[in-house]
Amino acid sequence: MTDINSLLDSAPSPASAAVEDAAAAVPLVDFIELLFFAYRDFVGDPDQILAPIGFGRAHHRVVHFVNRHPGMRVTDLLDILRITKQSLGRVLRELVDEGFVESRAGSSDRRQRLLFPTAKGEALARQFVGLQSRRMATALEASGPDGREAVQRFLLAMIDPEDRAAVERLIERADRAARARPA
Amino acid sequence: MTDINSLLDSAPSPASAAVEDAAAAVPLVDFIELLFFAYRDFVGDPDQILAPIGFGRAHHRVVHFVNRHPGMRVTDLLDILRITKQSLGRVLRELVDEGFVESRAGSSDRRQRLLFPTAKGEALARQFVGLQSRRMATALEASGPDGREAVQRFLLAMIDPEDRAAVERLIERADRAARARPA
DNA sequence: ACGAAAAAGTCAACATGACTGACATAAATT
DNA sequence: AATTTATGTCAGTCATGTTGACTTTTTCGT
Repeated sequence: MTDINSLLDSAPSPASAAVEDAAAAVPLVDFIELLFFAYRDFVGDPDQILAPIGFGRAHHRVVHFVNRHPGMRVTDLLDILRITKQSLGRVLRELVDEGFVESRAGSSDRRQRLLFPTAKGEALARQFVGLQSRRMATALEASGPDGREAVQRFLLAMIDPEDRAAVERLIERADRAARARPA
Repeated sequence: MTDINSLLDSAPSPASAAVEDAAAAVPLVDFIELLFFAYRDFVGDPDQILAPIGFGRAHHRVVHFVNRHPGMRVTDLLDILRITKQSLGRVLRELVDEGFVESRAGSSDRRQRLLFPTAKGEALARQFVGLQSRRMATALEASGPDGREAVQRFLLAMIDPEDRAAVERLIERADRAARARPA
């Protein structure tokens, strides 16, 4: 699978003070680059699905979060995606026009437009999650026995401290709602 | 109001979502979203540095990889970034014009333009790596005792299998060259 | 009841970073 | 000598983001 070994074949031993620890820790910059490449392939998954239907990654994000939080407000979506409403507006209009997302006025507050996935939207979201889950499941297995927990702590700690709690709440709420909603 | 009873039975959905592990405490979709939020903040770091000097994220990527692989060819950079030469061309020209990157003709093959960071470019790259390393170091600590190894295996396994070896080679080569090149 | 504020939508202009296609030049390879 | 490779460039387009200004509808506070 990996072939660091073949690299060492042609590797002249680091000459001078190739210094201190030959069993050196993996430099942080390696992790930076691994994350770069990992994320590139991770977000590349949905492209295969998106291209044929003329959508882009912005559509993916919207469909995903609307599906995860049925009935969410436009403002909530803006907070999650951190884009302007003008940017969101375009993408959302296309998704509504093509029948992937539905927007209904809120019952308690009628200024609100609550966003719901249609059956078509749900199916699309399932495709996205299916693809990315496959990759994620494989990678978590590869991470080792306690890898799941370690990776979870890692990812959470990569998030800005001031946003961490909000993200945890968001995810927890979506999971709880999904469990309460029979498939 | 919440239905506590349904909390434990995570009903395995129909055959399509077979990827999900019903016994897992944390659904895979949670990891998908954690990675989304983690990466968003991770790439947000360089923005603070980039905005004042009128550069974007494309400049960040180019400066980073040219700094990591001094003397790399334009083609190598295109392979890493997976963009077209027209896209790269604009960004590279700006970086050369403003003195962050230097391009010299190859000595053995004079068609090649080998890319080197200038002192200015090195300094900028160090800023990027510094910021992102800080976040990464904190997150790796938070991942636990054996977290580093687990995260490394995880990130590598997230990369498309057919690219994994190439990425490992790339990173290993950069590290080796850096060790042989004392600051 | 009235005015401020909030939620959403829209128009217009613009920036960034990607893309395709066509073409040019120099140098290496066959 | 012909072809291929490495690079660069012109021209046009697309996707996705941005600011700023303004409107409509509805709720909320005084």
